[in-house]
Amino acid sequence: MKYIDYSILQRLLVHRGKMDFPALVYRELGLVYSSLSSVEQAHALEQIHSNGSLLEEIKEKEMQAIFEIETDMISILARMEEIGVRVDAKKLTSIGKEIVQKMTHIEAEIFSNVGEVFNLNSPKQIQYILFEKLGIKPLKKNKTGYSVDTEVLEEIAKSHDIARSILEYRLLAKLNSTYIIGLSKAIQKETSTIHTTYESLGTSTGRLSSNDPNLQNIPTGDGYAEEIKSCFIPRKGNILMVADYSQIELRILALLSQDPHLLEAFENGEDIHERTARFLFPNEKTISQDQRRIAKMVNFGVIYGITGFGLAKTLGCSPWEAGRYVDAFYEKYSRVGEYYDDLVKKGEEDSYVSTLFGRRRYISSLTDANKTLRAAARREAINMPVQGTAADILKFAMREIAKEIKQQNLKGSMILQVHDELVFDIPKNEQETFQEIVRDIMEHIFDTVKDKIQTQNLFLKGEKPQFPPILVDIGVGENWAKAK
DNA sequence: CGAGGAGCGA
DNA sequence: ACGTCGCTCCTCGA
Repeated sequence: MKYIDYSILQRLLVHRGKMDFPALVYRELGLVYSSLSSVEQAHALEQIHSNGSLLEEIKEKEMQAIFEIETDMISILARMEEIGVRVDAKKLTSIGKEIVQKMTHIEAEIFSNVGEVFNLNSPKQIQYILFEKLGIKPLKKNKTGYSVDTEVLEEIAKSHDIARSILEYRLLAKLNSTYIIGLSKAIQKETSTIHTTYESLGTSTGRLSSNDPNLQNIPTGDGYAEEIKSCFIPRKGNILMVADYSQIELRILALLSQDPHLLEAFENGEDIHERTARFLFPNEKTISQDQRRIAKMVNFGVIYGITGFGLAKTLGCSPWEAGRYVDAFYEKYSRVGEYYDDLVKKGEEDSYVSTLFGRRRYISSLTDANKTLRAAARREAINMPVQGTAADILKFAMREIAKEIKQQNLKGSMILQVHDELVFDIPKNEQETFQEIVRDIMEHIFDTVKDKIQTQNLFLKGEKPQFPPILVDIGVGENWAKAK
């Protein structure tokens, strides 16, 4: 079993990004953290916890709720890591064999067409083949030369079959190296389980991260991706249950901005992308699939502080057209734009932005003289409260769920977290119980943590905040693919 | 061993 | 200049 090092307060929230836990130990206790034994490290941790000036600082910054949830996450995540997830190693291997076979085939085909053997994993060699040997026109540059990324190859594929073949090879190579080989190496032989490591304070927004191996980027979708996901299985006699928040970030944007149209759409249980599509295409009687697709991209893009240019790239339309969509969005959901302006203005004054529960991200470049840096800082500022509040509530929900599992002495376990999704490995006879508990806690989490909400981060203009309904989709199955 | 390119997820 | 947050794989050159 892997050692679980939650030297937790590894990075104390108060200074995250600027000071890590070892540095904090040094500052507060004058000790070099890494030179301490694990017992001594734990002791140092206790001292930090009982350190008056630190607690004072947390209180002054109104970060008690964040401090408490982060403290509670330590044991919750440690438990999830320790339990791990069961994986069908044989199936993974057999999928791998299929993939390798296909790769070999594509590889041979490419080499024979080009009349040369080269390394398909080397962007530099692909550059040579495409742009020098075959004389294809390069489309995009990067630091070291001409780009051969997916976007470029997709364009070239319209006229040259080799680009399509390279894309196919790349896809398979990624799946094989990262997921077949990578995950196989991580399987504990005795138990057929994989034990990731979570970092609770490893991101600038408050999200978790997962590493060694990363179980937060397992492929989704059809084909081999689905095959790979189906290798994640429950323990004997159990089933997997997946609970994921539906459009959580857009709902949080509705809450933070208090935009009446967003709130109303969610309140009425409308299809939010369709609603946006009606705003973007006011003259259309009915909304086509493509129009809905565009609206969906716009909705997500707004959360990231998108520009017309950026949207044009992902949409594959002209910047002018994309700009019109962005403008139309802010025209209709006008409180979103006002909220962003309020947020950034306060961010400029404070040099940080906050989630609804007081988690902070320090951003200094909001007032930088460099326009590009300033724009980047603005996007970070805009995204953080949305992404961070979503992270906060899932952490709160995890705490409530862990508490309930313990109280009811349930045999099932929470085993994975993927930003808006929780995965459980549970006995079949606990299925109903888990479904009820998890849905109830996740959907009503704002009620549960009401007293921790900092309404000043809503920039309310007099009125009381309206909370959008929060919905959770729950699925159950004999593997991760089927439970989704 | 680290930088750069590329690609997987929310 | 060009949409946020992550992690891992590979190549290539120090």
